[in-house]
Amino acid sequence: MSTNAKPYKETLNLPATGFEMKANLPAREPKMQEGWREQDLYARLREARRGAPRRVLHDGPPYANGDIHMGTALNKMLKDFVVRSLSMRGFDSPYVPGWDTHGLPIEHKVMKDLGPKAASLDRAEVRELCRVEAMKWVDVQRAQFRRLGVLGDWDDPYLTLDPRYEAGIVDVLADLLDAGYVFRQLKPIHWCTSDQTALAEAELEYRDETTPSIYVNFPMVAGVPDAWLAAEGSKPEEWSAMIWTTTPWTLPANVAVAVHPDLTYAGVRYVDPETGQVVRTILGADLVARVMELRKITDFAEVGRCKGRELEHAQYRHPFLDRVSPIVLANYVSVEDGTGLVHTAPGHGGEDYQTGLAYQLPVLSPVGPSGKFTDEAPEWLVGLHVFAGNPKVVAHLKESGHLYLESPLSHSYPHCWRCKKPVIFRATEQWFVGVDRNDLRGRTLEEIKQVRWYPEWGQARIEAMVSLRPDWCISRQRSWGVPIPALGCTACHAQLLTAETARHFRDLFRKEGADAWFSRPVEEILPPDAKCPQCGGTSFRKEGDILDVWFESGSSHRAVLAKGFELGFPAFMYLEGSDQHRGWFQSSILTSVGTTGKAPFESILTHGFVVDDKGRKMAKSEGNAIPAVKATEQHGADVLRLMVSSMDYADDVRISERSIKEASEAYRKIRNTFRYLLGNLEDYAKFDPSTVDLATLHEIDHWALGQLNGVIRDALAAYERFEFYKVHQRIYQFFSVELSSFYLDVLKDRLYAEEPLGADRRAAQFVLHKLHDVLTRLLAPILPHTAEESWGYMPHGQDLPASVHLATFPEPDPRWDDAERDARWETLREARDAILRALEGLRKDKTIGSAQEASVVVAAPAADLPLLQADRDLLATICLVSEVEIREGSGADRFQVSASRSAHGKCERCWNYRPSVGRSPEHPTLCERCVRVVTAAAEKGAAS
RNA sequence: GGGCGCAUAGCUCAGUUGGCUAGAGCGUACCCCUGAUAAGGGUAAGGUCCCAGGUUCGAAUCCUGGUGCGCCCA
Repeated sequence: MSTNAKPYKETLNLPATGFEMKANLPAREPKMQEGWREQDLYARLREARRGAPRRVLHDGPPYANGDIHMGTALNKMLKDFVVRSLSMRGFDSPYVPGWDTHGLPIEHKVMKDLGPKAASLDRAEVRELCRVEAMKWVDVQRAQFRRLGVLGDWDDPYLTLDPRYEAGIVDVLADLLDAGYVFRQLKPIHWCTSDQTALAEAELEYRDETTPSIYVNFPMVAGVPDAWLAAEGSKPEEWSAMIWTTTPWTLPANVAVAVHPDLTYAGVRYVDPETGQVVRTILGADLVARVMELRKITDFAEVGRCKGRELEHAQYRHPFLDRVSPIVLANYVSVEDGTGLVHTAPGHGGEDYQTGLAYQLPVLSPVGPSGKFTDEAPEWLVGLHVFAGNPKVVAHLKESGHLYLESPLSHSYPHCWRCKKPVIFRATEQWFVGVDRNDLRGRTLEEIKQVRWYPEWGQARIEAMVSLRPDWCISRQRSWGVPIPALGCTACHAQLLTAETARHFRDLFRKEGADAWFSRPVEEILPPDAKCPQCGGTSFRKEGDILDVWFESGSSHRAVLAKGFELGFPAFMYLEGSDQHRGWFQSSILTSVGTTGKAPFESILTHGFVVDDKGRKMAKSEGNAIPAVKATEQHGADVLRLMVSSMDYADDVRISERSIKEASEAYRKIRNTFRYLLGNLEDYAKFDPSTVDLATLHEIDHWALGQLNGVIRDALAAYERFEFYKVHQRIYQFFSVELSSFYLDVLKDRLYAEEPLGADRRAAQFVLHKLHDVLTRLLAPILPHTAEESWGYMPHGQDLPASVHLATFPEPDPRWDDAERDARWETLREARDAILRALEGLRKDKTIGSAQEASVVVAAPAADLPLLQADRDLLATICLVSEVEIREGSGADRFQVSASRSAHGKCERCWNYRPSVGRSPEHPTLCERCVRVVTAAAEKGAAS
């Protein structure tokens, strides 16, 4: 060890920066976010982009209940990537976040918390509690979204409970009424006859219940296959169709029997063991034996078979009503149990209702709110509760000879979550938007084609859904929402709901909120000159239905885009999970086409779902969910954002502790590279980059800037296509491969050992500065906190915005493009790879440690010799070896490398092995270059 | 059960109109450096391209049928 080792080290320009290696994001990010709020970054960005072409990403409102989860976080991060990258591309891209604040889950939560007290509150009081509950979660989620670094107008978001928004919803409804889309029709819903209230699926509890299970022969009228008739010499009237049901009370509402088109059915003749009569009936072929066995009938025979579709439109007579009904086809029919023929009552079942729509069957529901048969039912049932009606119906069928068998059956049956009693399906009048009125469906499909879909298959998906969707039921029998402002005539029970009356209430809601509907007496809020369209009466009551929440959020193009927030209609983009093809995308485009004729969005971007590392869905109940809030607090938003940016969101996104850990490692690499850049730029700030003479740049500097051009081009192209994972991949690999392991490594000698103000070092710094500037900008949408931090250290002085988020993306500088140079560097790097491989051999046998200790001889084919010989010293530089010798030679590989320990001495200052070491009497342990640098520094020191 | 997707190294992704021993980065193992240091560098090992048929001189790529997973319906 030389005694003056220390002094020489002090003559080096080692990196120094306040940009810490340890990110400590959990502490640093909130502080930075506070700073952005203080300086109102969002407003300043709006100001900076004023007048620029506008591109609005319209936020789909998340539901305001509970903490955000990884899926919502993913969605918001992607939105933020889009909005920020649009801004940096120079667009004016405001982002107004919103919340979906009405709806069942909130109401359900409130009712549950209330418990028995719920019954004593009126709807206005319940609504107030719901409002408090919703706003609580709006505040919670707002803080959580902000914590993720999402930039937007968080102080003035849109809320579906806002009177302005509520007015927008009713405005849309009014326009749809105007155009004749809205009508009223019966539809079955879950109904609790004890609480006399409608129930949603979420309010049902399934438990076993024992009900009568009955097999009934419905007498045929027509449509029995001819072959069967011929074989038996029988008439259609001598045949039956056997159905099976566990709800005998619904038989009065029977209007069809459903069979599966592809199942095989059999015509069966058997002798009834009790009556001795011959019976001919239709059964699912696979079920014949099982059904006969139920009554131990052995005397039966198959007459013939047919497919279910051959029975379509056959006719039967109702077993106790004077009614002839058809056999219809339905795909849900199975041979799991029963007879393969399904009793169909559209007024009492969901599937039945769908089938009813397809065949235009009447919806019968002769049951009142208390569960008692109305006078539309047969007189022997009128006034009875439906469950009491069960045995009556069974007895009646038995008497009339239609009953094949009755036996009790225990099966899963829905019960009311509140009173725990079994519920029924009961049809009530509901409001609908007719999808085929005025060809809304066809026009929507046309508009879908005008939209740009990312990924493209989104179009096919929504087209399939829109093509097949039924009319839209917009009624909900709840309290927490925007009322359908329909008035019921107290004289004749007709409904008054027109575009004019709706607009009256729109204006009322805008002033007082939808609460007015619930809290004010009907006389006070009646439209002027309200008159019953049917009887001319002027006495009304407020009807109770509220609008489907999908109608609410689907009206945001009116409440937020067109009015209220003046973002502009249509929006540039909607961005949501792929489930929204059925949800928000569809409710939005339907209401928009219905009211304006146009889609509310120019493009749709969908992302997949968050799944675990095995590709399984994330669910709290599965125990594989990564809590988004906790993960952010633990690892930092930028790490999560980096993780999200690395994956192709078009498919499902796999998130696990491991993927977060991998993102953390990638983050460290990026951060440390920035730290290196900044560490070597510390003294650069004092100089104006424009004073650097570009002629002083080394060839490798040209090469690096050329590579950077490639990164800029690729990253910008990927941003334009919203392919953030390509941005990530490209930039990250550049950091890792071109910079960290090559260019920055090679640059160390120049940066550390050359004269601090000399042209060589300045040239290197010029490039570092450029790299830093470009990469900070390119990463800003993905890593807003880290980019901002890095930006703050940027050596600059002139006309750069204080925040990177006000800046725009860099552009490639064609001065550094040179394909011929790049080709030459391909060769040099290939030679370098060969050399590095050879050095590994020397390390194995401990001949050398660092590359600097080695000398290499490269044998190359004649064609490569001119290049290699000309760049011999450059090759040594980029391999960090003592020296390189070039020879002609050939072998299996392009370059044959032999390496040995350098014969030269080690420079104590720069640690290179150089022939010049020892030549200077003043500095016998230094190489020529270091002698020059040290001497110059000493002279400068003496002079100053 | 139906509609729409996805499936290439442990992970994240490339693989252009079918044509090289299927690539990259990360991670891993081993090694080096100790002047980016709770950093940095190097080398290497990793793949029945989900499976099975088919078309073709030739298939990760095209066709058919499966399997698994996701979303939406039923």
